[in-house]
Parts: sequence; structure tokens; C-alpha cells
Amino acid sequence: MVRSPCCSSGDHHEAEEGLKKGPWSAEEDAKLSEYIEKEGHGRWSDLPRKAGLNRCGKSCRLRWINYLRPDIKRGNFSEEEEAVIVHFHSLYGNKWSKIASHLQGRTDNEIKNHWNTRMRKKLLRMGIDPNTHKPRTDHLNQAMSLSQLLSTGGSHLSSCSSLSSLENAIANATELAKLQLHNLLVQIIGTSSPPPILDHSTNTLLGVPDYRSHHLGVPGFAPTMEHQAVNQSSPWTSYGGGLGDNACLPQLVSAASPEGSAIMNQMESEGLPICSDLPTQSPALTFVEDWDNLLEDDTSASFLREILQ
DNA sequence: AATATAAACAACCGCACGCGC
DNA sequence: GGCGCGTGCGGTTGTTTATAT
Repeated sequence: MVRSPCCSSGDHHEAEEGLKKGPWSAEEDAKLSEYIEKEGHGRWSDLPRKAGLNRCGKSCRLRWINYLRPDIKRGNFSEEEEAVIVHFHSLYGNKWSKIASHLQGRTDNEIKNHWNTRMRKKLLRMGIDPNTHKPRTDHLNQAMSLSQLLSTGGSHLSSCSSLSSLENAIANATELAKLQLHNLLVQIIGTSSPPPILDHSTNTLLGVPDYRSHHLGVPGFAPTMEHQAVNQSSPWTSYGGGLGDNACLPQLVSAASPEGSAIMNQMESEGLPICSDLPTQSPALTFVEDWDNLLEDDTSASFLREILQ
């Protein structure tokens, strides 16, 4: 490859020429802004010398584009902006500069940081894969199974006649639930390894030890794992996702707000589809909300933390 | 109040691409 | 067509700030 003569790490130019690296001082910022506003940036590689800066051109460019540019918009991202980011990310992937071109005043770096630090987590919490923009149905199904198990286990317990059976059942059900929940949480937290699959025919988590034979001591105790499958045609499947003709964005943007309507107009003018007929709540959404409630509940949260430890 | 940990942000680095010679 | 250079992009790392213990 042809390496840029500027800022190359291998050539030790910084060390030889004493080029400064790291955070910019107010004085450097002022010099850079003043020069560009007066002369324009011209060739970035020449700029530092002309502007009297002890930085490489690449560093100057980055500082100007990401921080000093007068039209830059700082501060928190609005929900409208986040919706636009989600939408265009579903179309372009990690093409941050392309996404940035749709958001006035936001830089690719800022969008990238925001995505990596906040939005990814937000989507994961919602049960949406941030890479594919599709619902993580494996997790939803497992979580629903768990919920079913706990309720089934409860009814099972109420019918136990002997105390030892009851204690066993409690221990076993708890163990099973912990195992599954642990697995589920590990996945949700964002490991990139392929998630264990729940084999519905045998009710085992593929890729983990057979917990039934190892942990369930009650003869004949085979918890029912039947669950309501998430409707594959639920609104989640069209969640801003897919690159097909039917890809559309749930109308997260308030068309009433000036900013929202401007964004919507822009999207419409670009021929981008916008969904307006989505129901306000789906079964999956209800579950996600319940899950959020669970996580917000102090007792449950401490229980989950304990499991994870 | 001190320390540890997590989150957010800024900047760096390596690479790819386009352009002119 | 090959090469060198300048620029832009995306991933990663480093630093700062906020929050929890």
C-alpha cells in the first residue's frame, strides 16, 4: 500500500520533528481557526507550517472537521436524530460519513461514538440486533420460555404433596432458570459468539451441558418449555431493517416538531419509505417493556447481578 | 473522602481510494 | 499501467468525566 507521508507511525517523523500529539490547547485551536477562516485550509499537509502549528496536517484536518468547524452542532442527540441514524445505519451499515451527510452539523466521528457508546446498547436492550436491525428472536423466545417456565414451575410447586419434593422442585426450577437466564443475559450483554440454541424437541440448550440430567433430580420433572413464538410477521421484522424494497422506519420522528418534519421531508424527498401505520405496541414490545421494568426493579436487578457474578 | 469502575468523548492510526504525473 | 501523494474513512485507543462502592 501507499502510506501517507503525514502522521505515519512507522517513520518516527513525530519524534524526529517534534510534532505535537494528543489534546489540542486553546491556543492551537485559535491559531487553526484563525488561519482557516482567513485563508481556507488549502492543502492540509501545508497548513500546519503556514499556520504556525506544530501538528501534522492530518491532525489539523481532524480537529477542524470534528471540533472547530463553525457549523458544527454540539450537545446531545435528539430522538429525531437518533431515529435518522438508526434508519441510515440500516441502509448503509458503518458508513459513518454517509450517515453524517444526512445530519446537518454532526460529524461522522461524533455519530460513530454515539452509536458505539449509547445506541448499540439501547438497541440491544430493546432486543434488536444493532448489526442487522432485526429482532433478536432467539433471545426473546428464550426469555419468554423462561417466563413460562417460572410460571409453570409455580403451578407445579403448588401441587407438590411432600415437603422434600417441594424443596427439590424449587431448587431444580431455580437452577434451571438461573442457567437459562445466565445464558440469555450473557448473549444480551453482547458477546459476539454464536448464541446457544434452544432445541425445542429436547428442551436443551445446544452448546451447554445437559442441565436436565445434571441438575434435575426430580423423577419425571420435565418442565414444559412451550411458549408463544414471537410472531415472525410482527412489526419488529420491518423495524427500519432490511435492505429490501419494504424496508421502512417506524415513525419515531415527531412530524409535529420542526426538526422532525424537516427530517421527514428530507427522507421523503430521497424516496425513503416511512412507516406510519405501525401499531403502537406489539407483543414483543410488551415483553421488552416488561423486561425493562424487571431490570428497573431493585430486587430483580440485584437477583440478576447475583446470577451474573 | 477516596478509590474503582463505567461511560463518553477526542484523537490517533492504518488503510483505501482518487488523482495527477 | 505504475507510482507517489493527498485526502477521507472506519476501527481502535487514550483521556476525561461521571457514577458507584
